[in-house]
Amino acid sequence: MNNKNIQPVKGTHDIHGEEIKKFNFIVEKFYSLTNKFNFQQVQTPIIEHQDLFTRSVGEHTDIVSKEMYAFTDKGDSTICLRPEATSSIARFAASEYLSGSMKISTHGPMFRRERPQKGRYRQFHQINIENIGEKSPYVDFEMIMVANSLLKEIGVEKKHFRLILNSLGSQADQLNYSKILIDYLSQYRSKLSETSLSRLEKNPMRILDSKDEQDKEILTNAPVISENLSQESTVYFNQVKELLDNNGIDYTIDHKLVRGLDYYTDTAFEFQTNEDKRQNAILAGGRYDKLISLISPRDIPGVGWAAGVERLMSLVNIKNDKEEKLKVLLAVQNDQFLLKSEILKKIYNLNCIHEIKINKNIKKIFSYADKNNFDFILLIGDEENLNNKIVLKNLKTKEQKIFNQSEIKLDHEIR
RNA sequence: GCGGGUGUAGCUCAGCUGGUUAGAGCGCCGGUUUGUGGUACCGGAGGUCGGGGGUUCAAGUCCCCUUACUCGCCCCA
Repeated sequence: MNNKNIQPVKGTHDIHGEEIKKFNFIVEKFYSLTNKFNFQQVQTPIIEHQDLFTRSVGEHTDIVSKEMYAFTDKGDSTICLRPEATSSIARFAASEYLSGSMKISTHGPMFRRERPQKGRYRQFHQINIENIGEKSPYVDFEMIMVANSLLKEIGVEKKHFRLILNSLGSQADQLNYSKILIDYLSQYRSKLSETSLSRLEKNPMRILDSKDEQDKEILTNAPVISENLSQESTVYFNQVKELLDNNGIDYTIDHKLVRGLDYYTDTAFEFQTNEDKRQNAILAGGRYDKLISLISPRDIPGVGWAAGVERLMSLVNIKNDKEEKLKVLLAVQNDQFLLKSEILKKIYNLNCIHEIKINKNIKKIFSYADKNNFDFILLIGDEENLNNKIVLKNLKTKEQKIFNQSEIKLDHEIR
């Protein structure tokens, strides 16, 4: 027999105990907040056509080029586990969008085949909101505002995170700026790192994000995107900033903030924690006016963000919430005593947390109840079973009574 | 894809420069207490020391390979 342990798949993990409480806490806060802003919940499938992401996220991005879980279906279609949610929501919106502002909230598991480490998993969970159909500085501001409130709401202190902001400009601006950047960087070809050199052709703006020391040095005098934006994008960005200023949301402008997904235009933002130097991006997003046109015949603007639930969990402390309901343990010394007993129906009808324990050792029963913080024990031991009696003990007051099983009124006695 | 660290009981870990029968705490089972919670004390079960190879009279300990986990790089939430 093969009785070796089967490990969870690399980079995946079971969420349980205190962790699942944190997880649910964050997701519940997320929905209660976004419901207030009239976001409508949508659940999209976990599997999608691979095309969806190559066309939206971009085939040269790491996410698509090396981190996708893709497989061929029994038909001939190439299916993948979604690496992010925005593309799926965009697909949904492309078919369902009517007019005005379509506000969507969602959450669920995402999959990226990366090397796992602290705060980074192959299956991880995101909460997302998207606002599709309306382009306005207010809409961008509102997304950031909700993000900021959520962090506050789940108890992440203001001093533990910061908001980084940038504008990438319109698609035309990005093309224009890329050329300027290529011109500048070309004179340093021999000094650029290998990855930056390959990006020079495919996606020059990503070079701004380089962690290479020499690249960073070269970039200090590089032309800045904010000085190469169209008038329209500049005004737009200024108005987003004005709304943030007037509503007390602090931010830092970082001209080098570029998102790792190709579809972003204009406003880009990222909430970073200073708790953890490594995986410090806890929530990130931006505007994506051309995304829907990449995957459908329609051309609809949008803006959105995603936050990593596991990363938020590491910043959240929840107080040990007191059980509001009473806990009742029905203990029998022999499972045969349950066969004809009326007591099961009565206990199932109680508005209490209840558990049935079968153990011949009375001491064990009480010890178990004590360790697990039960309020009451209902006991049918060998003696009680003989004449259909049942013992009820209040473990807090230590008061103990004996009843006939058929006569005991549980909802009257347990409160 | 590339580096570093770690794999010993169900869990958390000791185990010195190789040297008798591999240890502790927690948990579990039983007893002191015939059916009443905590504490204490006593006893018990439970290990191919991640796997394979090598060096040696002798390997949990040293060397090589492999695998899993973990931390970091890249990248990202």
